[in-house]
Amino acid sequence: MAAHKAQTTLSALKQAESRCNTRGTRLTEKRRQVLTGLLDSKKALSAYELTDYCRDHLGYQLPAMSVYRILEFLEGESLVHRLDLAKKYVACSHILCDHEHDLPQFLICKECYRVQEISIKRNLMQSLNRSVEEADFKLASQQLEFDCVCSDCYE
Amino acid sequence: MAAHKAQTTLSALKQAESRCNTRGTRLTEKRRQVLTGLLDSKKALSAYELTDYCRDHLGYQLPAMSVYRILEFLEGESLVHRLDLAKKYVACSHILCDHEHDLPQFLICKECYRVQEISIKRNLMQSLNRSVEEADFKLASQQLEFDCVCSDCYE
DNA sequence: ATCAAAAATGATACAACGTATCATTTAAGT
DNA sequence: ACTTAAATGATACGTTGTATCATTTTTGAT
Ligand SMILES: [Zn+2]
Ligand SMILES: [Zn+2]
Ligand SMILES: [Zn+2]
Ligand SMILES: [Zn+2]
Repeated sequence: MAAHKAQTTLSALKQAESRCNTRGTRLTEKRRQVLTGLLDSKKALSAYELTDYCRDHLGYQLPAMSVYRILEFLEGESLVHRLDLAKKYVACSHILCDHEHDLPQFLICKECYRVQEISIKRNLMQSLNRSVEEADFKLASQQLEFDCVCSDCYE
Repeated sequence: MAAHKAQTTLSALKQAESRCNTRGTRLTEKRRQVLTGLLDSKKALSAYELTDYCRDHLGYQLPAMSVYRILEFLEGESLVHRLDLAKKYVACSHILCDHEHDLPQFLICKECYRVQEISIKRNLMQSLNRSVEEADFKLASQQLEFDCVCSDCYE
């Protein structure tokens, strides 16, 4: 299993900047700061935790409304993923990769909110989809989220 | 696939009553009413929707706090499942079965909140658990919830 | 440089879900 | 009837998120 080289905050920011430039969008100062908060924390944070991050690390209170808008923007640029299950947001772990990644599945530690972005094998996803279809439902998205406990957190 | 005979509200209530008696707990009037609301609606409801149900169908306003406590009780009796993903609650579809059912997986229609309680095949769950373990995480529970669209709701 | 339009951010109010705490009512057991 | 425990009610608050309108900042053309 090809382990993914951890992305450093700095190089990820650089890559994020250039990706925005390419796409004709702007990675403004506040957007960069929110992304930095997510990258540095190495875990999923809520919008309100990000306002705290700004207050504590940057010395100003970024309004929650702005954080939500900024997260929405970053998600649109595929720099951040929104985790419905945890009601938190996490930096994409593939910012440094050029290629579009497949729809990811997220393993979310419910204790510490570390997040692992994995790609479930195609045939496993197929079986899952088949099971769902047998019940006359369809998965709303192939992007799945699983409530987990990470290795640091299980006793 | 052995189709599950749909449970009627009345017989489910009867069974719920006797299950509580057996376990030495009490299915009080309000608890019965909340369970009735869930059974009749045939879909997942939020706690607040259940207070509305009482106001509209029973003529009194059951406080949200009470609804939450009652739902907690009903969940403890395995009469109701709490759906984290949808932030709603649904009557167990196996109240009429005597046997303890396996940990279920829930397919939740994100449009209409119809819920299908399924049992994913053992080997599929094993593969899934293996995938998660490869990432050094563990599923927090084998009870999974999937965001879906039901057959009534897809265009 | 100036001005107008668009983009980004801020302020405020509110909605939905949920918990904590204490008071009151109801049922159970003696 | 009395005491105790269980169930319910009232109130306040916390967290996540949206709706709306105001203000600031950028951009682009003149
Ligand atoms: Zn990603
Ligand atoms: Zn953890
Ligand atoms: Zn069930
Ligand atoms: Zn539906």
